[in-house]
Amino acid sequence: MTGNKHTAQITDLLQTVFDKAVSLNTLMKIQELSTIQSFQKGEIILYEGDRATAIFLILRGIVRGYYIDEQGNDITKCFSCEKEFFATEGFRTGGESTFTIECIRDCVCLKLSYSIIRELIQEDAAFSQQVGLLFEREVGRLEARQKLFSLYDATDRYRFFCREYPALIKRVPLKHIASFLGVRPSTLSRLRKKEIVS
Amino acid sequence: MTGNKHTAQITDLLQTVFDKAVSLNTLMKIQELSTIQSFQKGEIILYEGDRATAIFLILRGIVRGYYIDEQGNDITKCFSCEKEFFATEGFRTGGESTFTIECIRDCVCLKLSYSIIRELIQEDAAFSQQVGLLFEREVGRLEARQKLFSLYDATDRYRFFCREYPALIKRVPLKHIASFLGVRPSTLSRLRKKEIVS
DNA sequence: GGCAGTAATTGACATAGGTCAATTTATGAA
DNA sequence: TTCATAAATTGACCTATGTCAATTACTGCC
Repeated sequence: MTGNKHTAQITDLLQTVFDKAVSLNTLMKIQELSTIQSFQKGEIILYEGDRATAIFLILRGIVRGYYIDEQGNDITKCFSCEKEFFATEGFRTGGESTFTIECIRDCVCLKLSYSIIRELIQEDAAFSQQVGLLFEREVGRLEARQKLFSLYDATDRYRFFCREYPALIKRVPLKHIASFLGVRPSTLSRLRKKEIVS
Repeated sequence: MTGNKHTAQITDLLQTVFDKAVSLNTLMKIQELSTIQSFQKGEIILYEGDRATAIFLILRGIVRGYYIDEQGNDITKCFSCEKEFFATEGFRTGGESTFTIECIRDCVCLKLSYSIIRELIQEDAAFSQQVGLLFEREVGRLEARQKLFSLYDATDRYRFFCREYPALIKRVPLKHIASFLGVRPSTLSRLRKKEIVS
């Protein structure tokens, strides 16, 4: 599945995604050592309980992370789409993933193995800094999400979702958006109707 | 405020708090280079918008992190008590804190400046690993909290709080626990009554 | 193109938790 | 100890969201 015709676009993407401080040499190495992997809609990239060995950069498609709660409900905890990274816990700890990653659309991803990342961290201080920032950003995202749930009702959370993820609204089944927002599908359906009218 | 009589207890505490892989030499350096700082109940350790320069290990007392929402409500976002670290964002980024840290009880803390930590990270790989773990644990805590809000109602969240923070229930004003749990003080008061009866 | 299995919509109803205001209880300074 | 202020409790009422079930609309496969 490793195709060469997209090489130029990938170079562009890497330059967009990483800070300019990261050396061109590092970016080239990433491109050289990473692999392109395609998945079909519905395919599982990583199961809850498995240990991850790589992080992914999405070139095309959408993935979601989800877990099954005590009542057996499927709860979506995150979405990622084009030009975003996705990963699970365990880069440092080596621990098991607490959630499953599934493709909601056909996907093409750049797969960056942990070993390559660890190697590049050693070589390039700016890259190491970037990886640290990815962690800090994750913390920021989680805090923002927490705030959303602490302070706002379902309507506001849905509005936020529409603002934050406009690309997903029409490409993701309603039930996944609902569990992500912490409401029932029926409630989200009603919210949608209200919002469209007003 | 740096007293020597507690030296032995602090050594003990540091050994409890850090993994055994961290060298004794590092622990001694921490003890030597850190300072002990006392705060009175109600004192602010760090204001939202300021840049932190240190992390703290609580020897005695309780602190809370909070921010003011758009409606002017004081929202508690975290508690820390004895033998726990507290810190804000910005160790890597140097960014401003998004919340204020206040003492809810008289506090005695061990203050570890960023510069010392950065130095020790260079010298002791096990210590560096520990700092990475502190970050990962923070992510874990945030995810758990998010789950709590996505899946459980106010009653369950309060039960969880009682299990998770038994030391705080009677030492922290109800209104702070309420905002931490995302409910109104009146609601928490009623929950409490219900729980005591059953 | 029809059929089976999901997903989404909608209605009727129940209820957790919010709002607002009054009252009681704690807390801390003089 | 008293007084002033803030915190907690409680009641009456309201509303957002959940529950459950029926109906309709998609989606993909033969």
